[in-house]
Amino acid sequence: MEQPKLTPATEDYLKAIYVLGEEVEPVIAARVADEMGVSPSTMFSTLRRLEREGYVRVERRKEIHLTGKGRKVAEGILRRHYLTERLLTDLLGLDWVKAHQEAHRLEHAISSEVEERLAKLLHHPTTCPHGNPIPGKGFSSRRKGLPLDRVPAGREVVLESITEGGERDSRLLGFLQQHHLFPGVRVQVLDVAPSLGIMSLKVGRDEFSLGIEAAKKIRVR
Amino acid sequence: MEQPKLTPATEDYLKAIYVLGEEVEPVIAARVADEMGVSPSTMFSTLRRLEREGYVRVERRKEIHLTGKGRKVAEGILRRHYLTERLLTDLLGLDWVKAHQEAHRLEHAISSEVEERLAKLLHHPTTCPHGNPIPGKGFSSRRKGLPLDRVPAGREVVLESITEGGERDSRLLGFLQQHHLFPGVRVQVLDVAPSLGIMSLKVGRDEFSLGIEAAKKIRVR
DNA sequence: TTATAATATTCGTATAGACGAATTATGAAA
DNA sequence: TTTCATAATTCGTCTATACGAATATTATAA
Repeated sequence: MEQPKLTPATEDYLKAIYVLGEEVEPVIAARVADEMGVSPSTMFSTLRRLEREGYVRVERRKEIHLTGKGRKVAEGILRRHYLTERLLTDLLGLDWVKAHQEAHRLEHAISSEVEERLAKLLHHPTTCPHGNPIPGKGFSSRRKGLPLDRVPAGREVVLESITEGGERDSRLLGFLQQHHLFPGVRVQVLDVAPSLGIMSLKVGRDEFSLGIEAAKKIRVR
Repeated sequence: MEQPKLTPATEDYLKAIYVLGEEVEPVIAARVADEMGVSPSTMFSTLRRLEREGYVRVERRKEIHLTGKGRKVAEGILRRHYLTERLLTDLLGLDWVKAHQEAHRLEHAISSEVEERLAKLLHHPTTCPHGNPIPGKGFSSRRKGLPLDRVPAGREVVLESITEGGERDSRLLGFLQQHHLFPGVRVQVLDVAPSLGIMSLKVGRDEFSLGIEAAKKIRVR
């Protein structure tokens, strides 16, 4: 029943393809290579392997699509990743940034039994510490909040989540931590200056600027 | 300061050499190969690599010795292994057998920070669920109990630990679990028949036989 | 001491995963 | 349509980790 044995690298590629697919369409090899930080040639041969083993299909125009098998793997890994993050923050007291990094290694070593027990121990959380919904049997609706960069000046919103893409940027994560920009926190958009690529925010009495590009990775309600 | 990056396989070899060294002297390549379940040729090239990278020395008579660097790695892994086992049994409720197997994968993904926080969360345990002392700064005295096979008939003893060698044998672990042979449990040695390679034990009102070879992997007080 | 069993060593091979350099497509803009 | 930037592809190379088969080297026992 179980797949033979997936290597951590393979799992990471599938996860990257999955996550990219949620954010930008279409997913092409060059994008995945950027995400994974590998050379085009590595990407190419890996992609061929993934296709040979039935995890992805490469369609006309080089669009990469996960097969059912591939999607299952990716969702499993993402679920383990998020559950592990919760373990690390809620029980072990790690901060946001480290939780993400550590979870990235641990997620590959967690069996489905441990995954289940972890979910139980943590009272079946529905989101990761960064606010992203944890995939599971309930198959979360995945309706996403509004990207912060689309909020007009003067509006006040509540931070919902940092997208997976944002999670991978530990400098951004560190910055957000510093300014107490956590899920659930109220944020005032003071000013938006697309020409400068910057927007001004206020959290509590802390005012600061954030790049528009970074703001795209933050979802609000 | 940190070693460049050890692969899981490398860590496993060093751990195996360390554990074997605690049990039988001298440690030779063929023993380690058995332990790791690899072919002689694989063992040979791996050993050369470990030597080249300064983790082991191969002395006259082909005896394998860990260097300080190698020992440090091995003890670190063993510590993480045991702490992970405790997490799995105490917090996640896994049984003995599974805890060992799962920990075997997880131990390679745990950073020193998580290791520390784990120890704290678990109230700095001194032994693993199988009774083996957890290596740490306190550098446990490592005075081992008596192997069960050396206990004369008629004596009653208290189970102290299942050695690392025993832990790796999941059939033995399963058998012990079935007969409630856990650390701290009182065991009566009814009979010892070395010629048959068997000894008879009694735990509570449960009487059963155990192979002498298996008994060697159990320590008592 | 010699035969045998256990070990170690060498050699050829394989796969996953990575690189860089060079080349060939291909799609979008001029 | 031609050009140019972006992608994709091929090729040669590398390391870690594995195998098996064959050969050499030791050790141990008769």
